[in-house]
Amino acid sequence: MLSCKRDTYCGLVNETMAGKDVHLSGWVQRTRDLGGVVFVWLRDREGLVQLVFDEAVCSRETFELGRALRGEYVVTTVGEVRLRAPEAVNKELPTGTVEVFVRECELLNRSETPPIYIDDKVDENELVRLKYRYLDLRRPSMQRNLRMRSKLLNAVRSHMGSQGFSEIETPILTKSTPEGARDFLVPSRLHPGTFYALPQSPQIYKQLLMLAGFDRYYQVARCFRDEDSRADRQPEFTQVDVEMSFIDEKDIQAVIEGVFQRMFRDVMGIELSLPLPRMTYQYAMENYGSDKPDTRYEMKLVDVSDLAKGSGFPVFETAVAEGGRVRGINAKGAADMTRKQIDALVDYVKTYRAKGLAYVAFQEDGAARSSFNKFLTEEFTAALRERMAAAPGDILFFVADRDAVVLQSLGALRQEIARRRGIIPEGKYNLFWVTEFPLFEFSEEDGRYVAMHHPFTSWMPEDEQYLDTDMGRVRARAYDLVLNGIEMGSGSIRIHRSDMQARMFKMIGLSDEEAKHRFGFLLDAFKYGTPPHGGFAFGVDRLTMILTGSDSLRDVIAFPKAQGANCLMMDTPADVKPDQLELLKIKLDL
RNA sequence: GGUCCGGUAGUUCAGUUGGUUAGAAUGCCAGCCUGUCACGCUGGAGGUCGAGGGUUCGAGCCCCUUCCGGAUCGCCA
Repeated sequence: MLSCKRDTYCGLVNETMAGKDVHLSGWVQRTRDLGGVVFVWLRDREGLVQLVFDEAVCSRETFELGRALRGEYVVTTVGEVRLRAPEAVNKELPTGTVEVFVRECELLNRSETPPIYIDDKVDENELVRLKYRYLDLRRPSMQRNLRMRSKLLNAVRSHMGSQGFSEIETPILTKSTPEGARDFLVPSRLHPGTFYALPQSPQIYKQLLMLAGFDRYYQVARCFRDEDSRADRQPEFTQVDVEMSFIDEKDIQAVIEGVFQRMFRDVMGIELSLPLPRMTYQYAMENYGSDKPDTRYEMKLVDVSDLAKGSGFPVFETAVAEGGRVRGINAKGAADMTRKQIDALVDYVKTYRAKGLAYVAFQEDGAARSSFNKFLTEEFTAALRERMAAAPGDILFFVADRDAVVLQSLGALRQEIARRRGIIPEGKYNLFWVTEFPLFEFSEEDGRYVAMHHPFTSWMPEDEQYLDTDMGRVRARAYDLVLNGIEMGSGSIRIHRSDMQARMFKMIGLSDEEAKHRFGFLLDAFKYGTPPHGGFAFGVDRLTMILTGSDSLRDVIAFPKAQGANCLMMDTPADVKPDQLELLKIKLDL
């Protein structure tokens, strides 16, 4: 009887062990039974190694066991490491220069034929992968992703600790807040009819910790938002949440830059040069049509409203006359697009509420092909060509509309074209700050201004004059960190005076009564000597997603939710027993 | 709430204009094979074509409803 211990991992067996015995334990990946000799790939978290069952080395019983092994059987084995003959080396396998001649082997457990094959090469259906998540997690890429995630968190904790930050946990059972995302609610048994909410972020708690004098706080915090999922949005996610007192933007940004430098160094072996670049929100929007631009390629937006004005092209002229804008992008060398491909892009911008997409393609011979040929005078063509630095072989796309629509649709189109044409460089990490966000944004749905970031964000002192006259013009002391076109996190210098906070609540239409009901404790707290403070939070899942090159958060979260916020493995959410509801005094009305 | 893509063997997929008993690969089972490495060879089993309804002489295919997965717009302070 063998113990099930081991003295090395399968994936770590190497030439230096030749002639020595190793004790391995793991899962059977694949067997090749040649009759007189049986080859078995054994897998553990470090990788694969080839076992050899040969009656010249092991007993008949052990040999027969080798023949009987099947995929995902669990075995422990002792054998001698031998170098392979040069012609027998498997170059595809990291352990391909050696193999283990089994002397003893014990079957620890059988497995039914698994519904998915444990290999990165096969691309199984997401449904099957999520249902059998525990098997999916055995795949090398999932093992690698989750271990990289762990390394990232190690880097965070070690760095933040060295910088004098305390990790402090805050409640998961907390209070529902108006504004922002929908809360997940938890009914109270002891106080029927009332509810806890799961935190969307530890925002208020961390501000109270500043008030309490902790000065430098951080937390690896689980956050919850009851909103629809996306590839980069899960209902439950993890943030590294940071807050500091007696600081300004530069201080908190320096700390965050330090953590990112440390993470990139420890995990990727990449040295970030600091300080990180900065661009204003306005610059990002006007040049990239996004507040989280992907700067790994150019194709910037260009404003041609002034040229459009006297162009004679009614679509352009009307848009400008109605206070809108005409902007364009130059897809370099893409004039070879087919009509069908262009039509697909037209449909694409329409999902962003653009009414249409105009284009001018410059052929190699210099001739222009356009969706508005009729209005394309020589003069207009020349003006566009010059403004947009168009060369033969380029195609220009234009959207004319309300500026918000123009920016959003062209920003999205820019990304889509880059993806389709494959011009986004691999292995490049563009990390930078976007600053000077607006304090408010107009909500069409509510017909009023709402806080763009959150209502605890302070405004830039020089813009205070516009608070009562031009809310849209007020800039916040808020900043986002962007990596390769994805928002990594955001932060701000907070409001720390109760009069300012009360004013803020009023500005976003929160009545005194409501403000008192929801945030009375905060307004009270602010009366007792709150230090100036600010902070930041960044998403661990998204960062891991980018650094592992994954397309979805599901690939970097051990047990993620499906698009419907459900878990296919456990089948959650699920109903509960009637007496549980009774205890909570909850009656269902379905 | 909307739009789009998908659901056929354990798995990944094909399935023509609606026409006989729904195929392939892989996996699985059995046998043979002493250097394979996605081993090979021979044979075999395996299907509620997501579900329900409709049209039709006849539906995997057409229509309606619905469920499930994914992408996305809205939404996401």
